[in-house]
Amino acid sequence: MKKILDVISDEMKKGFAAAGYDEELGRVTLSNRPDLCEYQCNGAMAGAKKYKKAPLMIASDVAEKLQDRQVFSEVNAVAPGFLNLKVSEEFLCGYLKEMKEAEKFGLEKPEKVRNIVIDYGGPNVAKPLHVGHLRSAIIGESIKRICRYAGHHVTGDVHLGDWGLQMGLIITELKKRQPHLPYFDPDFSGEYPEEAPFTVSELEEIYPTASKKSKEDAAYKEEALEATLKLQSGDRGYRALWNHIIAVSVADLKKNYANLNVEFDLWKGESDADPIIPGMVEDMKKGGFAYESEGALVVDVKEETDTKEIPPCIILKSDGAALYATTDLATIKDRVENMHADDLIYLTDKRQEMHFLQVFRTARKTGLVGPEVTMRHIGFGTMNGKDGKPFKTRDGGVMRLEYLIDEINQEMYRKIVESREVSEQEARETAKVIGLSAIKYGDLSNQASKDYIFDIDRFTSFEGDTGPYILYTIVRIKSILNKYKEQGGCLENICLKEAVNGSEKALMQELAKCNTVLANAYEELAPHKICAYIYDMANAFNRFYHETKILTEEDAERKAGWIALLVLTRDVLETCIDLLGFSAPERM
RNA sequence: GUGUUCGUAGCUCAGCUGGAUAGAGCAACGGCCUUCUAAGCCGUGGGUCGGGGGUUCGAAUCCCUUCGAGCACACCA
Repeated sequence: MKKILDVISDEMKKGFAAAGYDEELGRVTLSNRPDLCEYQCNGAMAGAKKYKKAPLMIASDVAEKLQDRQVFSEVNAVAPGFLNLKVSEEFLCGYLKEMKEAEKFGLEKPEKVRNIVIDYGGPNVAKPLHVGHLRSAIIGESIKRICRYAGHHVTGDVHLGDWGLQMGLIITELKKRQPHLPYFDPDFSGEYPEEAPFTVSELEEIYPTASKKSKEDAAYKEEALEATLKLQSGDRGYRALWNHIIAVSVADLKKNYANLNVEFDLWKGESDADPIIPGMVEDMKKGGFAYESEGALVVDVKEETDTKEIPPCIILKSDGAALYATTDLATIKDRVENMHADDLIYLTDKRQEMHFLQVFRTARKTGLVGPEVTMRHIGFGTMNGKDGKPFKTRDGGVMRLEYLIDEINQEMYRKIVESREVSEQEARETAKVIGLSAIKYGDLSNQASKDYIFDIDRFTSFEGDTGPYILYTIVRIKSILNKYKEQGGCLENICLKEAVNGSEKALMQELAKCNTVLANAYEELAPHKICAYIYDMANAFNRFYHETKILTEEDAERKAGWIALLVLTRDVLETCIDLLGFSAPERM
């Protein structure tokens, strides 16, 4: 289904053509002066030079040709040459009816379905999630949903950090603590126990301890490096132990991500790329791309047009070990060859921009990916505290995600019981739902690439441009619809009617933007555009709500028309928040 | 040093493929609940869009320059 601006532009173009001007001048945009008109066209001013004619005269010519068009209720040519437009209620209502019937509110299917792999989350095994993991999860999840809604085939991969020195450290520390375990007995040939010899909480304590020791004690570090090597070269006992670490950790991670309503399709990790590395490196050497420089194996990635020095991409360290870029490249190879991905999207902190620039260029240069494959890195900004510095706990430590969520939920709970009479259980559940909207909307409503200030007080506020405000609006609508049903009304087979007042028309115009906004959010991978849209929509609805008494309306058809409008508003809002990764309660 | 991102109301942010009087929210002040959830709605005040130059009929938006801040710059991830 065409976007409403395109439909209107087409009419305008006909006007330009009929008046003898280039129809390309007829592009219509939303008005930036809502007090004067709903839409505007600035083409007359752009065409003034070409036709050597005063813009106002061109605009007048066009306006004259458009007087009897059914789409417009008003076409005015005003100085210095704007064409001010209002659409007819009939046209708007017709457009919405079509949208209501259409799939996905008229969002067009893609010409070609892309196979998209989104790499987000990126937690490390055996380390608890902290606030630094929040943005990747929230933004990645939303982008995944937006791409999927746009009609593409999308796979979300958590891409665990499960392979480096950290694993060696944990194993070393475990060996110190429980040397008798069969995993450390080279002569052991039986079945290893099914139960892991540690719990998540122990695991979470072991890593920082080991990390600290390795920094202070060179021998300890040496041991950890050896353990890493032993693990990576496939030692049976170490592998078995490593599997326990992964299993225990992943179970915990899944629980935590589930609390955030974040769901991954794949739980692959850096270790999965490991077997691919030797062959890939060999190919790069054979292809003449990789060469030795200062002891390391590198691939040059600088290009003529670079405005700065781009260092070569290091494939193997001088000691022969693989590193971050190597793993990522091998993963790309896997995704392209085995998953047939044609669009790779990465969500990490924007400080990794250089890394991805190098990796992407290397992947292209070495032929790992063909020209038809796109690779995008979405680098997001830092989540800062109120002081503008990276978010920390009160005592300066890293805030665990669980604690942050708890804090928000408690604050929400407090506010709910303060202003509403609800059962303890309902309050707790509602607090979780609203709390999640507060965190996610607070994050997503900012442009991803910018740093933002995480202000608990502001995000949990129920006022203004917040998640809770959006939810409140949806709940209001649901409440009216429920009452309508209690009165014996039916939500099916009711027909939208032409707007009878300004706030109703304004709401309809917001709704009509839906497919435009969703298409745009996909093209730009920009969840914040959806946030801005639903905020406008919520405002438009609340204005309409205050002006219109729906349930007491005597004209049954009129009333049904409004109910149909509410159903559509609710559906659009709920679809949008689902794309952002949260949901609305029934009551709040 | 080089590159890069950013600088918009007291605070937090939109707007940036050039268009009319630069928008929201918070905070401040003033109205609106016997009526569908007042977690709402309506209104008032608040700005040299960091500074300077340029392109243009027209600049927060494009170009140059300058000041200020963040970030990145080969064997960490």
